[in-house]
Amino acid sequence: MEPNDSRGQDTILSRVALNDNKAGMQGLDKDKINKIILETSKGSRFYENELKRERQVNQRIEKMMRYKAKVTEQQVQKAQAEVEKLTADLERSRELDRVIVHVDMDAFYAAVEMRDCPELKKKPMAVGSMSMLSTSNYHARRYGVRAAMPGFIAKKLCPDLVIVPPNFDKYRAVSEQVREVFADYDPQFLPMSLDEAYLDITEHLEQRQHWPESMRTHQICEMKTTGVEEMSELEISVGAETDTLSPVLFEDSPSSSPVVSGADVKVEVFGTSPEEAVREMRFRIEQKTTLTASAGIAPNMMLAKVCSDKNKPNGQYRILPERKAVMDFIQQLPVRKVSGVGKVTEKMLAALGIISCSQLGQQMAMLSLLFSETTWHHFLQISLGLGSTRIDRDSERKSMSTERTFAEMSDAQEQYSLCRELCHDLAKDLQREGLKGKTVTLKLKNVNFEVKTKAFTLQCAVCTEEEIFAAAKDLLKAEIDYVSPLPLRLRLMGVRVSSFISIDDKQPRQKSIVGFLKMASDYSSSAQPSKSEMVSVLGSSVSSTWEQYPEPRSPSFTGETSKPFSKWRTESDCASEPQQQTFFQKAHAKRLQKQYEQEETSGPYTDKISKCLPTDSTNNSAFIVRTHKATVKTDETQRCTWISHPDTHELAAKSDSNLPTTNPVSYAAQTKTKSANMLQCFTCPVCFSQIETKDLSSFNQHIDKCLRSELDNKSRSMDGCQYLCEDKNLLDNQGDAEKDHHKAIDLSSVSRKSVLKRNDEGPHTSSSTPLFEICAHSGFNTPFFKRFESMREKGSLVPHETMSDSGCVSFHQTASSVEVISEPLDMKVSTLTCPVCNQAQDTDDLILFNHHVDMCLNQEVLLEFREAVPPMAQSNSKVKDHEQYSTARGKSKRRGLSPPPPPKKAKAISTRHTIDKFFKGNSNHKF
DNA sequence: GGGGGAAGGATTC
DNA sequence: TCACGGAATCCTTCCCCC
Repeated sequence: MEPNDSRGQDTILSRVALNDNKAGMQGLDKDKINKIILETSKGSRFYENELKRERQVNQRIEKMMRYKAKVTEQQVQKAQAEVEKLTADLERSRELDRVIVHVDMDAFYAAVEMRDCPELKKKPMAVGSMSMLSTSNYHARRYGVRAAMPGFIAKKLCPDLVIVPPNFDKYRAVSEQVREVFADYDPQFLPMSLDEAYLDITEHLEQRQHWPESMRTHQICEMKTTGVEEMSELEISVGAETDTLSPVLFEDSPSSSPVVSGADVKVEVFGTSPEEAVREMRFRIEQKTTLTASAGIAPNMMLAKVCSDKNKPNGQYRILPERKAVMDFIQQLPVRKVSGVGKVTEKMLAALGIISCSQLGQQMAMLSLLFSETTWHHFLQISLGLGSTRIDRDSERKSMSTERTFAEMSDAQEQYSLCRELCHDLAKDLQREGLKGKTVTLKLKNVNFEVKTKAFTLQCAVCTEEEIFAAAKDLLKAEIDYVSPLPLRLRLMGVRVSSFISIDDKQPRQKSIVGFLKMASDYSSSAQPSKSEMVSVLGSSVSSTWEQYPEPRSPSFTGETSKPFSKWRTESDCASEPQQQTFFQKAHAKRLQKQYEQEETSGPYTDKISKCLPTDSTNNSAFIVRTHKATVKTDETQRCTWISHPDTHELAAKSDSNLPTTNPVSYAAQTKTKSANMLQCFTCPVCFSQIETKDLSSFNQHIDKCLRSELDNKSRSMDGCQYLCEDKNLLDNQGDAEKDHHKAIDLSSVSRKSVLKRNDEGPHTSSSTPLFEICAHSGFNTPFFKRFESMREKGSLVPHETMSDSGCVSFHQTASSVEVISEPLDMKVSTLTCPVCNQAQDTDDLILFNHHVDMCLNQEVLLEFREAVPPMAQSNSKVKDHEQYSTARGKSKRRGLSPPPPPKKAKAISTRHTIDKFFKGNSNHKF
């Protein structure tokens, strides 16, 4: 259907044309208004998108009509029987004894603004912006200006329109006043927004019957008496009322309270009926705020809501609690008036000849064949005038989100920046409400107004900026990659967190590392803990200094290699197959849990993620050094991690130029403090000799030297850089209780300086401060690690009692209390030997070298994989498990509407080399 | 086949 | 001149997994 033909225009009218389903908008010249709206909108991207959506609705209708044409009489009869049965059931359960009230403030935001700025009262005005109006006063409505209309179109309709920017603080304050009144009638009232609420006044009315008149008498604040004005039918039925104080918000509105004049004071006495109670409530609201409210009184929420609109503004309407009264009211009610029936549903029903609720009831059998069960059940309830008679006050929030609309944004870096900002804002909101959710959803709207949402469910609930951003940025990256090389042209971005965990899940039971390993053992031997158990187990108390974190990668790296331990895949594997969690997934879960615990005891995370430190170009993991601002109570547990090298930011910036990085909070100050010019004793983390110096650079030179030597050794001996390897011999030589500390070491661990600073201040305990934490996914047959082992066995190092929450093992020096000061190594290696192919690489460029290593490993793994898996099985679920990233991005359920997923990346990981395998493989070991 | 995740859409204020 | 929001919920459909 072409947009320019007359039919197309009629069609689009249902979407962009004036919706006069609002108080104060009857009797307008709709044709004229619609002509202006169409002329203003036509040709815009918004309009084009609306056309597209309209076509989709038309297709739905056509499909529905085709189906309807095929429905047989027999089907209808059968459906009719079902409808009648359900109708009888519903009738039996009909409740009429509750008195439900829906109160809605009249043009709330506009009314507040007019109250505070009386000159606006005589002008057409609206609250909002040129982009969007929140509401309008009744003058403006006469021009067709209404809520949810863009300001620029409103200006076309009414050039004199005054647009006032919203002031939500003010509205909240007024709303609070109104709610104080509500509470007197129903302490458990249900606010729906700042300006409306549901109340169940049944109990209030019972009590009210026994109230003396004095309790129902209210003094009238002298404000303005305008005399008797027009009255609605309702008010005539209620009794003569005099507008005594309406701030002339609605000059043609019905009047309100009757006045009983005393000698000096005017008072008003209200009766005991529901109408009187509600009138009193509205009276008190008006007295308190000088704003008017409208109300509906009915036996259920659905009807009360419709009723509150019946005599708007400044009026009320009651449906008596009798079946006949309800059915009489419903019969002529247009379906569109019912909350929940929007323009699409209205149009679909209209196509079936259904405009009123009585028609809805007449065609229920057919509707039951054309719509889903949920939908037609809802229709049936509407047609019977049924609704909820109990106000659900206990419903919990299910999601929290933040989104922003902006001028076109095509630059990826800007988009990542914005994404982080949104995550920051959302994290603050979540933490304010103490919420943590497992599903992160990214919402994008492109410049053509097409909306796309991408969601990912993590195994653990998250609430910090970093955690949310970690997921959101990957979702964003997937979209950017998908449209690449074209830019992703956005006009809106939003981030949502949902699937909140329950209170129970937030309170994990503590378990020791023994428990953890026992569980890992049990786990692998089929006894699966529940999710909450899993979270609990992973919540052991540890000190965290280093954390594995996915490095935001620059585009130049994206296609290089698959990244074996990206958080993305880690989490998705967790989510989909908890029983196959890798060690790192568990460790990550534990980290998140630990974070939460710290927040619980010490307030929110101070968000001091000092830096993502890319260690080298092949390593997909960056290290985040967290500093906790007084998050732990005792000295024993108070630990800080410092970055000792001032160049780390530059390094990070170079490696991570495409993405916004975390603000290096107070980094410089910390560095300076730690670099105080005093003689200190350092332990070389590589050769473990004691170096006494006050010059860190000389110490660093020493470490560099050691590391070069170490790396050279390692490159010859290790069987895979950051890829896992197992050393059964080593394991066999260890005591059972210590085996849990045998983690591998990775290239990144080696390629960093670790400065051990003696802490001579005050007493120390060996268990208080970690000397070293070796990141979990590393090889442990390296000389480097073995030296650790040796030191540990000698008693110089005491393994921390638990596995670190970052998936690291902490070591503590017994001789003195130390702090770990770590940084990535700015290594200068002249010649590097590939640990995979054992070929010397003619380069000292780590990026090139690491790229080569990745390529070698990919080839090896692919080779192994091909050998291990028959060709036909290579596309099975085992493969899919590693493709969560692609899955999340391309797993559109609406294949016809969504683009196909991007090509899947080659993997460079073999499940052979996982710690998880290690645990499983050693499940017979007695830990 | 049911449960649940993902994605899109409808609806409300 | 250009220019159509933000937050939340519920529903439907598709699809995967058990």
